[in-house]
Amino acid sequence: MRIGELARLSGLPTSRIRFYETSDLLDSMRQSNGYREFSPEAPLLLEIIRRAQEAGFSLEEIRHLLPPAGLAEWPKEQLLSRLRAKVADIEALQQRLAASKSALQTIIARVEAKPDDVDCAANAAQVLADLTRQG
Amino acid sequence: MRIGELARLSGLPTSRIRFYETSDLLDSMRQSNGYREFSPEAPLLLEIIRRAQEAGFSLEEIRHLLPPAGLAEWPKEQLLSRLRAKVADIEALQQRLAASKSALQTIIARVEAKPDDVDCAANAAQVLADLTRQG
DNA sequence: GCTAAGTTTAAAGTTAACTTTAATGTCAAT
DNA sequence: ATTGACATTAAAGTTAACTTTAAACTTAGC
Repeated sequence: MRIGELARLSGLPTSRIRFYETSDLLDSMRQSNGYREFSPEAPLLLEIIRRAQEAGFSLEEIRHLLPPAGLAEWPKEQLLSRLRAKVADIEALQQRLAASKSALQTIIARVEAKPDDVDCAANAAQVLADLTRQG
Repeated sequence: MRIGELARLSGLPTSRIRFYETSDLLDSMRQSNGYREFSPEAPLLLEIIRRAQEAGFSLEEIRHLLPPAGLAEWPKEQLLSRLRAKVADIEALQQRLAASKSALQTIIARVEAKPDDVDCAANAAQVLADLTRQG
């Protein structure tokens, strides 16, 4: 397929597809007129690049994750261990966020329950400081 | 503490700490000589920033996550609405993290399931079908 | 008093990941 | 044969997130 169709299928601008090609994330053949000819796997490759980016990988990391020879030659175990490490990072942050959220909700309940006195806000500030400290 | 100690504790260069301060991610008092004085909570704040960044969040997004400065001076209703907004921010971040994690797990499952001898195009088509179905 | 380590600022430089611009080439359809 | 959609390239521009540089100030130890 040509670059316009790949752009339509992937939802990416042609400029980005060309940029990815010059960045060695993607390759193409040339038609006799000089137009790029992409393989049917190209949309899949772009999809995987997009998802990996969403998960926090740089293009440099992605390039090393995806060998130019194609899907059959992925360094499977290395790839899996990197992906699992990233999941572990995310899980650690999820735990932190959950703790922060429940502590915040405790603070909110306390502020709501109190009369409109001067010490209220200062007290909340202290609890919030504690929350930050426990992270 | 001064900036050098904070740099040592956090493992970050002083330039980055100053950059974060001018970016309103962090604040400090000034000693009589003009040196910055950071609170004991500063290292934890920097660690939270680092972890959020690792998970793919921009400084702009992180800035809205952090405790507001001068919290104690806010009236009760403003305080409550700011706290609730922060809970909403955290929930948005949780959703985004879950999406990142799920994207990673999709890739992991596909790689794990791939037999070494399966032909490249057929497997690619299967991966694409699964990714597309999931949205 | 001198030196060295630590601090200050403003401003310029860097890298990643793109996008935009400009000038040109291809091709199907009117 | 011209128009318009699509393609090409090199090069310049953009934004985020920093780092580096340069010149000057502070302070502890010899």
